[in-house]
Amino acid sequence: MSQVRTRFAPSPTGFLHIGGVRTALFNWLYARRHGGRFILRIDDTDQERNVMEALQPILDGFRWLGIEWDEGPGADGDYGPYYQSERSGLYADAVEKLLASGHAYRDYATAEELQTEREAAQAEKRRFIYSRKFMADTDEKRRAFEAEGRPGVVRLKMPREGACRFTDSIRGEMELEWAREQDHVVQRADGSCLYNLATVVDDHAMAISHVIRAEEHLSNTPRQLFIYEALGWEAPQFAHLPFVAEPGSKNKLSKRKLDKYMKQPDFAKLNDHGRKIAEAIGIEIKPESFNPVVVDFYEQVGFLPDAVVNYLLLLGWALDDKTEWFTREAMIEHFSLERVNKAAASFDPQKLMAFQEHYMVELPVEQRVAKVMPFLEQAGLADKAPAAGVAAIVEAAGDRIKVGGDILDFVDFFTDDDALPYDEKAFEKRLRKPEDAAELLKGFREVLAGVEPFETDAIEGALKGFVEERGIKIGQIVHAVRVAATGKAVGFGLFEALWILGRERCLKRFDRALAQL
RNA sequence: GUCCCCAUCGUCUAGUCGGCCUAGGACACCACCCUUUCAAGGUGGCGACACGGGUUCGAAUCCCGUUGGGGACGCCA
Repeated sequence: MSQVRTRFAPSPTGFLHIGGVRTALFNWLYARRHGGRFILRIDDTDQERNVMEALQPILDGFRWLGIEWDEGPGADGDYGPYYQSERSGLYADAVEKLLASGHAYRDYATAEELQTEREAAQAEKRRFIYSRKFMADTDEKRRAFEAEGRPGVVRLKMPREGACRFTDSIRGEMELEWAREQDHVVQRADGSCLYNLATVVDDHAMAISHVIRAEEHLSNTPRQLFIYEALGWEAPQFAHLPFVAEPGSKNKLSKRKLDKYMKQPDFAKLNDHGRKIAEAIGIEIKPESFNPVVVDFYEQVGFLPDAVVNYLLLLGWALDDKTEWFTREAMIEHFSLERVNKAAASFDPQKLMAFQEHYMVELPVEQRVAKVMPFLEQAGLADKAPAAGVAAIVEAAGDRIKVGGDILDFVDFFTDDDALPYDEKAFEKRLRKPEDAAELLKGFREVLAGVEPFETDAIEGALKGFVEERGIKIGQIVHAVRVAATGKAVGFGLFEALWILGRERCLKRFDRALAQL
């Protein structure tokens, strides 16, 4: 077989859907696996206004994920242009050929007439197949219809008996009856062409060898195969991927059903996690473009592309019974269409987060710091890091920082000592309520003032000594100290926290808390 | 409604031509341990072959049916 060429053909809608990414990923992987090329073609036949504006987020999404295209926008190849809006001449030529060979005909039925037929079919409970009543198969008829001022479209003259057979790489042998096929319109009265014609023309012209696409296109295949044959072209190998389903259900995942997903606990949790981060750094939150169905969401809150891609790879595909961590190289080496599952797989936000956590924890500190810095910058805190540095915080926080934006859970280390906000409940419970809290905190303040060196171990030793000397339990002081130092009831290791803040700032914060008791 | 597709734990899946499956792994969940909080970690646990018929010495695996779920039925892509 000649070179493998796969493609993904998004229409410029303004955002990249998580299910679309998976389809693109599988196409990309298949091309890479077989030393072929991956093409990005823009399906903008539907006269859009701001194509570039609506396309940018999609291109950015792919770039972020590292799914690079060999030909397409910004990557010229021998098969351009890669925008369908610039290829209309090709479609018109194909229509002429179809007409000339009798595989298509001009039709002059109006929308109302079609509707009447459709309703009649429905009333008789039979499948609606156009009667070809306004088919102009001779020049006379054509002139007559046009004299009436009817608009003319071009329809495919589909076979009405027999079956269309083809082999699907995922589903095996397929056999669909021609009789259920409509005489699909391929060209509108204004000369513009429709999807089914355009894809076939482009896939052929771009020498696409494997069409790997979502299951919803399965029913488009016969009509496309008809066009290939009519034009005397060799058809590509087809592979229909099951779609990605909603969390906890088998319905197709759709960006239009966000309201419903928000009621799904796992989805809502991920969404809230992202929203919290977005609010903290002032990203504009538009639910339709900032939510877990849209890839941009993951980039915005600081996910790792490798984690997202690895998760998506396993959504409908598996190598064996245990391998789950794949480097790009490993996925390219092992990917195969044969191992794609036939049933729809539902999107699981919790598992995606588990993958993210794994990848994040594996990263060396410097890289985690790099991942976190943009968020500190956007929050205006980058230059307010304590002396110990951001790396110390990142290290101490460990797996509490799951996505880049989680650094914002630790802003207390960046805020001015006299502006530290207190968690009211914690302040009440740990400092105001216990009778001895103030006295103990005062006592420990003095101990802390003299700790040498001011490091984690020494601080721990000092506190343990203090506890022993006073004959109290460690729990009686630790919480008060934490709230006084960080304003919060929870956080990472207390001794690390004190060390990171440094002696001066700890004392200042203690004094401020004491003053408010 | 018509046509098509699909069917293993809550979820993602392994189960390649039927025996090694009293069905394996991961996520989630539960319990205990660890522990200055929250996480993490450790140990253990819960948990599935949709159902009914065949075929066979033997079926999660093959065949038929039922049920359930989903998709497509556009002058959208």
